[in-house]
Amino acid sequence: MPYAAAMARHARRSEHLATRLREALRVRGQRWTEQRQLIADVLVAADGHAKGAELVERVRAHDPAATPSTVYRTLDLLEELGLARHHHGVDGRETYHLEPGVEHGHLHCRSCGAEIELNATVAAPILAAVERATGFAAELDHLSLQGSCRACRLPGSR
Amino acid sequence: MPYAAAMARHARRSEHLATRLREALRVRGQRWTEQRQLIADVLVAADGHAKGAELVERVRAHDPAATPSTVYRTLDLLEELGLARHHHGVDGRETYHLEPGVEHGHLHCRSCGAEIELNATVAAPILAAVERATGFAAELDHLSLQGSCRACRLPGSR
DNA sequence: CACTCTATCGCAACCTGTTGCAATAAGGGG
DNA sequence: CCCCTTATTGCAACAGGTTGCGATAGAGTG
Repeated sequence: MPYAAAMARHARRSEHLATRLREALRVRGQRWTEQRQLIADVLVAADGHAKGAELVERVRAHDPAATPSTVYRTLDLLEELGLARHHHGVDGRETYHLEPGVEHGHLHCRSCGAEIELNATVAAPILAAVERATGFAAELDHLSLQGSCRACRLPGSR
Repeated sequence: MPYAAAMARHARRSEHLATRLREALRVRGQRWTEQRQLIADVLVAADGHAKGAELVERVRAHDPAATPSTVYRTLDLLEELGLARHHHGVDGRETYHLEPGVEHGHLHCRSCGAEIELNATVAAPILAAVERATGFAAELDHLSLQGSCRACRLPGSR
């Protein structure tokens, strides 16, 4: 029963994040609020990626009083606390994801528009090449490339 | 006299671009207008990079009648014609540069904020690693990384 | 529980870009 | 040189985010 399992894991993640969040806030003398919890939960529920605007919309679905400024400020906060990350998509818009998730890069194909995720194993030789070539220790999460994917360059296509 | 030399090269580039622009537009049945020329010239004058908003401002300094929509539409057009390119900076805002310039990637250091350019030679092994790892033919112009530069990771710092 | 300090919230205005639409004007044809 | 087609422009409204500010409300203290 993969669904029930997924639900259970989801509940655990949410609980875990709630604890982490309260703790991190208390340590920094910042305040725990229902809204912050809600926003964090929405991010958990998004499980993976979500555009900034989508998160705003979903948060407002649960709490219509929430404003975009609050949502974005909270997302920034979650990022400062190391619980979330964001990067900019090809169109320059923000995409957020939970930090404890698997770090990954993105490849965007200009011909077919596909977004391909790049996990740490696959990316390792790339980051190593960056280091060798430049001395720069790059972060996988911010590795974002455009080009043509293998499928679009194969003779068989078209 | 490096200054005079630079001016001369600049004038040549501008002239060259004017010709290319008129020609490309005519071929596609599109129209040459003073505004388009002005916008292209401003981009030449920016020589290298310029944020979208900066370009709008500079264009309006020469022609107050120009509106942001026209400027951005023209920049898109220049890009379609292969005369310019844009990518999104760390903050998600647009940066444009002339296409005939040297293709290059960007490295952004999170600690010192430095923007480092990456030329084709240095980047070659990186792109090769991407290809080997993923089969993806990446474009150097869209290679944009964040991380820590060598200086920020050296023991001697601080 | 009441009080205080100040972090957080909602609001309104602003910034960077984008889009639909009606008015304008480029530029090829007669 | 004038006409006609339609590409281009300006305008106004919108979308995604950000920011300053006064009002609200956590949460530690007495």
